[in-house]
Amino acid sequence: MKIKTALQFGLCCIFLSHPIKFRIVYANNIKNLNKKERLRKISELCLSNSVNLLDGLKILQRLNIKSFRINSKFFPLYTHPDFSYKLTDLTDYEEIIKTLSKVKKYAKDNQIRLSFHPDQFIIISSPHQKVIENSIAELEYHTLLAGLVGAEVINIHIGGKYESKSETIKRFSKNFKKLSPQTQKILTVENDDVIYTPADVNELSSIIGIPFVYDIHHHRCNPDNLTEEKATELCLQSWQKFRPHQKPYFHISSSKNGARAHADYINPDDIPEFWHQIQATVDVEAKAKELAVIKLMKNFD
DNA sequence: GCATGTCAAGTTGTG
DNA sequence: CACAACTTGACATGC
Repeated sequence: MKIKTALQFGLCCIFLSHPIKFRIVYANNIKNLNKKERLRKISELCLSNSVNLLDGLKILQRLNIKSFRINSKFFPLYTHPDFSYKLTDLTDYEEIIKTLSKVKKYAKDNQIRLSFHPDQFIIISSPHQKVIENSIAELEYHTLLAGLVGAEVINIHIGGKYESKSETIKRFSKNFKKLSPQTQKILTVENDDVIYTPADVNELSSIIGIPFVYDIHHHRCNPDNLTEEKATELCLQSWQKFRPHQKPYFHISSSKNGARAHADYINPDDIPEFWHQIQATVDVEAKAKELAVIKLMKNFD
């Protein structure tokens, strides 16, 4: 007996059983190359990643997986302090742009949503100036890439606790204003598994006017006085208020041995029943990647 | 082929 | 104090 669902499910970052690979390079491995060789190497990787993204979307379309989270290292070392570059520096610049415009068109035509979830180093609420600067640069890089592929969302966490949650939320709000208007328009914020609960994130979300992405596994690790129904409702309201033209995002994962770590697959019982009437995208965070999404979707119509 | 060490970056909790 | 965890291990090297 299959449950009828309005949800759509998404894959995060990588494929496990299909020949789609996103490649990276380390600073150490290009530091002995001259500038021209270095840019050729990086260009090759950026083009390879672009082609793989396009091919990956075609596989997702076949599998009826309607959302994909793009790896933050898509343009490797783009904001590295020693080896940063501009896209126009790259040997294959035109081919990269052309391929990414195909990605954008393919995703739009087939209604596949694209998003980002920048690395743990991206913390605009940090008390350290350098961390804030790096984070802003990294977010602006994501915004550039988001524009090229037509991604809808760049989703981050609030940050560490530092002196107090309320001081950190204030600093986040202050530094948010330093982001470009384009970045402000695409940024979302998610509850985490150790510090900031849905109630905290909803507070920040209301202050600065960006949507709240609800991760129900994090809520279970790091509960507050909100029920899952109430947290869901606040998430939906935030999207309705601040991005009414977009569907909300949820995250799902199942815990491994009852711990914080992610399991290979999703236990379908971890998806609350009341989610199934909601038009939203659920990004699946599971080690078995697209196999986990496929298996999960078999439970639903 | 396989085992191993390393990778730009922050912050927290656990053992 | 070292290490794992976080949206994702990937890569080069040495045998």
